[in-house]
Amino acid sequence: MKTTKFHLQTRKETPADAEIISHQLMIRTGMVSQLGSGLYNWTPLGLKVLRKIEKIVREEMDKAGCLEMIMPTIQPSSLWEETGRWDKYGDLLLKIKDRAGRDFCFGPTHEEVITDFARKEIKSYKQLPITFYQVQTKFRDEIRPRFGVMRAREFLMKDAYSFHLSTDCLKKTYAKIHQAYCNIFERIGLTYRPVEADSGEIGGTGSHEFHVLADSGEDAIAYSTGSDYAANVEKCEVLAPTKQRKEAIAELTVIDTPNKKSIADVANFLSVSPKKLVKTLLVEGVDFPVALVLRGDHELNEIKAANLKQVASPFTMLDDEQIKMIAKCDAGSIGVKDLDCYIIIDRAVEIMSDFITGANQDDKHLTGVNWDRDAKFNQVADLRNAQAGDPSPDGKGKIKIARGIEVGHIFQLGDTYTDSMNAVVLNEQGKSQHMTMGCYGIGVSRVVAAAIEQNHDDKGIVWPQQIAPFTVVILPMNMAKSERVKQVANNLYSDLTKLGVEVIMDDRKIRPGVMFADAELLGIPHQITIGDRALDEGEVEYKSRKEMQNVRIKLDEIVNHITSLL
RNA sequence: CGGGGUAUAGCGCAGCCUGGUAGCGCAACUGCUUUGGGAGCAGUGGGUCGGGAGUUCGAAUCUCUCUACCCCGACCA
Repeated sequence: MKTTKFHLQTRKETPADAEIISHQLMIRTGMVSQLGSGLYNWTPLGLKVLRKIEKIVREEMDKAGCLEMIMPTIQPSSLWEETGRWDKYGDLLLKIKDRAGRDFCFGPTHEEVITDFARKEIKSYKQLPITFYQVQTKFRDEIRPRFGVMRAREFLMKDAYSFHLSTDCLKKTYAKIHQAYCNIFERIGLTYRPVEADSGEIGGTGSHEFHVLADSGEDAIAYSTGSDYAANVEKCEVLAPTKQRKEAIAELTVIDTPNKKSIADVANFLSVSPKKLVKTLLVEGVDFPVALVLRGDHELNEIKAANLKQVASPFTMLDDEQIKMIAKCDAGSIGVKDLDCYIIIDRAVEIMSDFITGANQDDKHLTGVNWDRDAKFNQVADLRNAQAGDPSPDGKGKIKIARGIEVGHIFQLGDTYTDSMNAVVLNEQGKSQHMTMGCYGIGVSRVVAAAIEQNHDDKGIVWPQQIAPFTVVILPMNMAKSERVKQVANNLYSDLTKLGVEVIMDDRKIRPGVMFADAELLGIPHQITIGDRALDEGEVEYKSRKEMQNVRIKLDEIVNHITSLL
């Protein structure tokens, strides 16, 4: 491709409403342009990247034995009424009517459609297991679309649905697709983690999210340095400390802490580490308020707390008035001594001794507090978020925390849909049996943004080679004046093109600075500069986008040099 | 949906308070010069100032209203 024949519209300035780097760079390179809230055009440049990801996804899905099909984007309401999701899916569903006034929605996902297809097509256990997939545009009327294509309303998704007779069989396919997903992100060239996820409302036994690691990620991921273990921080169990509680030495003492309410305030005031402090949080319980007790430097995990049977769901903190009734003081001075409610302490708190806590009296704290001697608790539980340095729950290595962007999610659905839609097959005994299902999604358009979040520098995008819009960029210096440069550039262009290398040559009549800037903004992995200066010595210049180091290469070796890098 | 903001040329913005029917930078186009890191000079094109209504002799500017977009929260590939 030559730039003059391509639609290349880069811009120097970043649009004001592009928040995150991937959105900014996608707009500046001209990969996408916005049509409306959460609606984007994919330009020829952007589409090249999207297609490359799709191709890898298709190849790996096919390899895993999945079968591609296309389903309508517009779906009749009747299917959604069968599963109850016409109402339950809520405002995310874009509902529309046809000319006859019949209700439809623009598909946000295709469980209903595929289950309907399966119940009509699959009649015998002999046809199972089977997995269908689609790579299609979906529409979710998100409450707040943002970050460009990262959370768009209309987006490209690969969705796969598997059907089985047994849970064992489902688990096998699930594992196979788990592997396929690893292959996909591996091939795309991203640093990623499969992460244990909450299967939540959809139910079923197993669920993994696939996260691309990037500082701007919206989710915190806890992963082990010593094994493959990874989980959403919210889900990551924190093991009980192996240390024993030390003997109580200090005397219980009441101290004045005027206006010191937060852990940080009190720790500073007393010149001690927050680790010596204990914080007490009062929350609504099922029938009586519950106190949750954590070490000063730890963070409450609301999901873990809400899962405890004494704690009310949804998780709710008591308000100031309620706190006053129970603790007889403001939130800043609650303590465990003589606190009249059910007390659940974190595993880390159990082994603390001589600690500091609120005195249940405004502007006062207690030091030298010890369990049994000074205060009692009812229960020990895992209450806090995992932190870097915690031991991994599987006993191997330590936890590190990274931020991730969720680009894939796989579920063992079970029979939720086949049940409500009555999708049955005859089993080996000739009896009707509901099929069991799995579903497996990848946000293809989101992967593009995630790849940029993970691979950029101050000059622009640094594409992983497998998904770069072009593999090589040729930059002829002053081609309009130098016939020699022009000829060498054109020859190199056609040599590489013949070898199947995707080349873009900047044949615009522009100054070199603009060329370099654009090539770097676009993030083409391999850059070849052709100028009279090097040609005088029979050479051209090569620069890798990642390394940004210029290397002189003999003209007759450049093609081999490039192909050796691919 | 709740809270906050913005809307003026393709992009980024000024003008609005204190009405007199638009301007800057970048981009685009033409010419000359320049030519290894986002060039210089000269010139050109492009806006019913988000829509509608009102006040006024006169509205980008004041008032009302609608719409769109963005940010913060819950949700998700």
